[in-house]
Amino acid sequence: MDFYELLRLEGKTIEKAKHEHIFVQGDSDRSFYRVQSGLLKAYYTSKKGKESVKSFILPEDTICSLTSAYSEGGCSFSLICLEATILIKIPFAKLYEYSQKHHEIANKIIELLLGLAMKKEKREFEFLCLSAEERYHLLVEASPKLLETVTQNDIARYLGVTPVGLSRIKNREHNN
Amino acid sequence: MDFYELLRLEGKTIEKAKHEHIFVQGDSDRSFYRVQSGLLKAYYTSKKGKESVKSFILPEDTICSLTSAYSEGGCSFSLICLEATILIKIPFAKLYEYSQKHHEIANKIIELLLGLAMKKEKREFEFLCLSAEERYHLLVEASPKLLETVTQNDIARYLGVTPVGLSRIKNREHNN
DNA sequence: CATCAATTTTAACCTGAGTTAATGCCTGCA
DNA sequence: TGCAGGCATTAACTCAGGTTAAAATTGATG
Repeated sequence: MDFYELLRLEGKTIEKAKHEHIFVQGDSDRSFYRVQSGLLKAYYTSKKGKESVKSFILPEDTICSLTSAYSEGGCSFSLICLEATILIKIPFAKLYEYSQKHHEIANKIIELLLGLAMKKEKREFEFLCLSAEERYHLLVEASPKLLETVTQNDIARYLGVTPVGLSRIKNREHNN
Repeated sequence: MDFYELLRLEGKTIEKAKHEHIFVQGDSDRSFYRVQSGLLKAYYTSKKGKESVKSFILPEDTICSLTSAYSEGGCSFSLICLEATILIKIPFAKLYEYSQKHHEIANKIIELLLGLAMKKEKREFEFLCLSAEERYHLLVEASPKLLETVTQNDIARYLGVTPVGLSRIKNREHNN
């Protein structure tokens, strides 16, 4: 029993249009998603309405709210489509259940979680050790495609600065 | 075969004095550690010598450099004892190997990785959405013990500000 | 107990980024 | 084709936090 078989067997294909939400901060959503095609944005909304972008999710990526799926609380962030998107949806509990019986599934989950943990550690490093400007340069190096697809606003809120701030950073570039 | 049996069977107990390193940024260390007693600090050192604290590691916590143990690169951070510390050390590959054969081990690893991923997501949220002052307040709420044990310097570098900056934050508190 | 080193606080000055607001630019849609 | 709404840039002002340096406090050790 391989992971993709499991998705085929127990998963449900979902199609969403641009601007549609998969879930909203505070919702309960115990599903695990795999992106087949499209582009999504995971983002936090503060009490004062300030938006911060947690991540962009690309084809072949997987995503779920761990606080909702695993800790059984509400989702700590919202998930929205920036493009028309096709996903496979499967209950997180189903994954967990299969991981008990099938080594191959357990191993795939370990691999996914290792990837997630490393990605988050990298982001922790960037916020802890780098300036907004350095974070921007790394993003330009690592994901030039994303910069073309996504608005400046969303890039800024992903880097932890305001759109005005990012505009200044780019401008500083230009003059050197 | 339970996780702690495995540690007993294949692990090696290590005692370290205050100020001793377990590993240094750039080292290769493919081990996985569990803290039995003591206190450690994981930290990054920048090219210009600036230190940033990634995390504090307490008894019952586990720690390893994923980039070294899993991706087989050099450690991206250093690990040092802030107190005399006793750890159990086991090759990461051994854990991986046992996880292939023993469901209970695989499940424990999944549980540990879920915990790690959630901890890192929480920290990502704090850097992305909160000010240094708000991060400090959360830390005071969540870990008052730590504030008594660890120097202001290290707390500051954990919060992503300079010691001078943290002193001001505390002072601001005091006058309100 | 005295002293030296490390930690913490305070002060003065500087800088990067937030805020607000005005302007110009696209793009989608009626 | 023309308009409305979102996006990006620019400018003026403010402020949190960085930097440097000096003073005050604490701690560790001979």
